[in-house]
Amino acid sequence: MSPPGLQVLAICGPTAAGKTGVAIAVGELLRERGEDPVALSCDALQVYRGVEALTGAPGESERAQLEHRLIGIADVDEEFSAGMFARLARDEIDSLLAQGRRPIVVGGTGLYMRAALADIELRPPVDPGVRAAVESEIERRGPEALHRELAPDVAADTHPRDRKRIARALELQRAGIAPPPPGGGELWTADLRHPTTIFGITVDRDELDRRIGARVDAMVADGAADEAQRADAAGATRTVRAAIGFEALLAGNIEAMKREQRRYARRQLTWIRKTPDVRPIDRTGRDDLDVAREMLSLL
RNA sequence: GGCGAGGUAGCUCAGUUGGUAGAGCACACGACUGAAAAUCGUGGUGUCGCCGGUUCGAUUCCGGCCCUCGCCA
Repeated sequence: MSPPGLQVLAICGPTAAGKTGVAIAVGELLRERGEDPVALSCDALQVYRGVEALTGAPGESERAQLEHRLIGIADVDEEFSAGMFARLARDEIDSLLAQGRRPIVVGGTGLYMRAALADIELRPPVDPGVRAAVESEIERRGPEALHRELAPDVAADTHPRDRKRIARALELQRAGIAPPPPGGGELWTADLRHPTTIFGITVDRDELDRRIGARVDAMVADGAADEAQRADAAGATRTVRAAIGFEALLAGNIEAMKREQRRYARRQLTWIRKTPDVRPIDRTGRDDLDVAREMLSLL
């Protein structure tokens, strides 16, 4: 049976904050209420099969406690993107709600979560040949030179040394596709596709850093380095190679991986602070169930 | 113990012909529209080893001391 006004529940937070554990506990409590929740992961790297340890994806026992979707849906030799994710995630959310099932949207990739929750209209991909040409030109002539070829209003919104954004803006321009709206307004809209409560898990800085260290050690113990080597041999795309720890583990540098995870967590926190209508939950020194209870009391 | 080199930011170092100092990394903060665990921006956080001397002024020159490294004993 479908409770009237069933809302989307979203859980964001920096890496190693324990999002998966909290989501499982929330799922447990919701089932006690007679609901039928499903977790939808918003994670740009956990979408890949074969790098579960490296990306800290929920394992078998965790997925047995709460159904997780949008994990392990691409091979490492494929490119994946926010646009592809947006379509899949929105379809999942819509169909779950239609079935009266509660979507628990949980993950650390800010853009992916926004794309799942809000109607940001991401521009379409362009012909791979156009992209390749733009990239090789940037490589050859430097980003500033290509930045000068952008339309003035687009150039004003793009930093002259931001290779990725210059490449994207220029390929859209050459493909005759209108640029995204200026100012990034839609990205931060409070007007979501469905009524949604967004929780942002925070942890005291020192505890977070300890959690990150322990989590990386666990990843390594679970065979993250072997996964990186196998993915490397299997022709991992640059999307996969960008996974924190991919290159570091190929080089055997676990400390570098920890440091990068810490920096990533800081960037995630910046994103979460800016997200409208986030309800912060400090989980310092608290277990998953305790945090889950607080979340449900706030729904 | 003798000789040599060196003590400057959290780390590795540059520099100041005397006017209290700056790079990379780390760190902090921010941006973010089909690569986002990506990419990019802003910020120097400091008893210039310690104590004296010379000087208007010393991190810089002089003396002493402490510490580190190397070579010789």
